[in-house]
Amino acid sequence: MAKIDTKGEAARSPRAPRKTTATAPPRTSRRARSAKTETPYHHGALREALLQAAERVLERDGLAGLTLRAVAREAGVSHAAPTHHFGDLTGLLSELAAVGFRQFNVAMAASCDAATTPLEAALARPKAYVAYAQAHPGMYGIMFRTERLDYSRPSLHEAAEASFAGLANAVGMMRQEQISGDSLTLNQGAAIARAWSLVHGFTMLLLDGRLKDILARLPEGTTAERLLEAMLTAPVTAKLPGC
Amino acid sequence: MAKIDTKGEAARSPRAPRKTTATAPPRTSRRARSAKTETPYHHGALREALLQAAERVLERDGLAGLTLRAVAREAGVSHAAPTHHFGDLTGLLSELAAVGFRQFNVAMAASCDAATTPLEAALARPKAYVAYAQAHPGMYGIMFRTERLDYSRPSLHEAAEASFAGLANAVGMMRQEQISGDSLTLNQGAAIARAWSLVHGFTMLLLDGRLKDILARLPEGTTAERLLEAMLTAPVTAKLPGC
DNA sequence: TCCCCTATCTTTACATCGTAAAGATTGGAT
DNA sequence: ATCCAATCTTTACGATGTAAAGATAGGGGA
Repeated sequence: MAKIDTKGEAARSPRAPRKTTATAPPRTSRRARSAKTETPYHHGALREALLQAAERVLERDGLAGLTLRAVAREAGVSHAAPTHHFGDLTGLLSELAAVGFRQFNVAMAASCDAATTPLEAALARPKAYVAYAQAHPGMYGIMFRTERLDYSRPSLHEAAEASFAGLANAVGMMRQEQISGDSLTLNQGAAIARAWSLVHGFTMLLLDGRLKDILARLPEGTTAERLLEAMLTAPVTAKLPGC
Repeated sequence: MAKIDTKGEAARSPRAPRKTTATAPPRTSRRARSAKTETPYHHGALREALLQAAERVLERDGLAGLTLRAVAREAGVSHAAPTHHFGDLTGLLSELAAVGFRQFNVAMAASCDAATTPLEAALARPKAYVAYAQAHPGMYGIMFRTERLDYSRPSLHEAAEASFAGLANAVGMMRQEQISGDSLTLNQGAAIARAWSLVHGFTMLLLDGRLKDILARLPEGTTAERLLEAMLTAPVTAKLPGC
C-alpha cells in the first residue's frame, strides 16, 4: 500500500483554497468573509462532490488508488470528511457503485432505443454492456469485482435490481414470453443465467486481459467487439464427446 | 482495515515454540540446542509453509484477511519473513494463485477421467470448474478476481496457461477439430470464448450471490449445479427482436 | 433581530498494513 | 576450523481506515 504516489497528508495547507469542482457552488456566508473566496467551512454539496471525486480518482489511479483519504484529497477536504457522509469505505464504494449502475442502465437503454434492424436490436444490449465496461473499467470493477459492497443500501439495491430487471425483460422478449416477477421455469432461469453469464464472463475476461491470447490468434485486426458478435451469433456447432 | 481481529504483533513471544504445520520438519541443528525443540532460527521449508498458511488464512478469513503479516503470524514467523521468499504481496498472491491453478487443473482432469457416458463427458469440465470454485471460493477469487497478480512469474504463467490449453482442447474435441496452437478461425475463437465466458461468468455471479434471486424463483429446491446443467443443455429457443 | 442548537467539517489519535534496511543466526563450502 | 551467504528477526517509516473530540456556521425559535 505504500507504492501509490501521494503528496502526503499535509501537502495542502490546512486552509488552502479548495478547488471547487465546478459543481460545488461555494455558498456566500452570512458573516463577512475576506474577498478571496476562502473555502467555506461547510462545503454545501460535499456528498456529490465526493462521489465525483471518487469517480475521477478511480478512473485515474485504478481501484487500488481509490481510498477514502485520496478521495478527500481530490475533493479538497479533510481526510475524515467522507466518514460523515458515507460512514465507511464500504459506504462510499456502495454509493459509487450505485452511480455506476445508473450510468450503466442509461447506456443500455439508449443503445436499445438507437437500434433499427432486428439484428441490431438483438445485439444492442450485449454490445452496450461490454462497451460501458471498456469505457469505464474502474466503475465496472467497483460494480462487479468488489466484495466490499453493501447491497442492503437502498440506492445500490435499486440500481442493481433495475439492471437485472432490464436483462430479464430482454431475455423474455427474445423468447416471446412474459417473465413473471416471482416465478420462473427452469428453462427461463437457464436462459437468463446464460445470457448474463455469457456477457458478464466475457467482460471480466476481457478486462482482465485474459482474451488477449485468443484475440492475437484470430485473423488480423479482429476486435473484441467482433469476437463478441461472433460469440453471440455463430451457430453452436457440435455437442460431442467433450473431454 | 482495522476491523480484522488480530492478536496484535507482539502476541507471540519472540521465541515462542512455532507450531510446525505438519509439513515443516524442524531440522536438527548441528550445534547443541536445548531439548525442548526450540524453534530453529532457520525454518527449513518456510516457502511451502507460508503458502499453506496463506491458503488456510484465505479460506478462513477471506481475501480481506489475507495479508503478508497475517500469513507470517499463521506460519509463526516474523512479519518480514515472507518478503525474502516472495518479495512482495503480489509475489505471494501470484504463487498462491499458481497453486490454485494446479489444484484446479487436477480437479478438472480427474472429473474428465471419471466420466462414462457421453453426456457426462460433455458436462464434466464445466461442473468440475464450478465445483472447484464453490469448494475453494477464496482460491478462485485469488485466481480470477485479483488484479494484483504478476503473470510474468513462470509458475503462475505456466499453471494458468495449462488451464487455458485444457479448455481450448476440450472445445476443439467438441467441434471435432484440431485446434492449432497459433492460429484460430473466428468461429473457433468464438466457441472458446463462449465456453469460457459462460462458465466463468456463471461462477463469478454465483460466488457473488447474484444468482440467488434467480435460484429463489426457480422450482423448489433447484440447485446451482442443476441450473448450470440446464444452462448448458437447454435448447437456445428464440432469436427474436430482443430490446 | 439575536441567540443557540445541531449538522457539517477538521484535528488528533491509534492500530494495522506493506516495505525497506540493518542486525542476528546458521548451514555448508572451503 | 573458519568464513560466507542465505535465511530469519528487529526496527523504522509512510500510508490507510476509523473513532473521538474540537471548531464552525446555517437556520429555526425567542
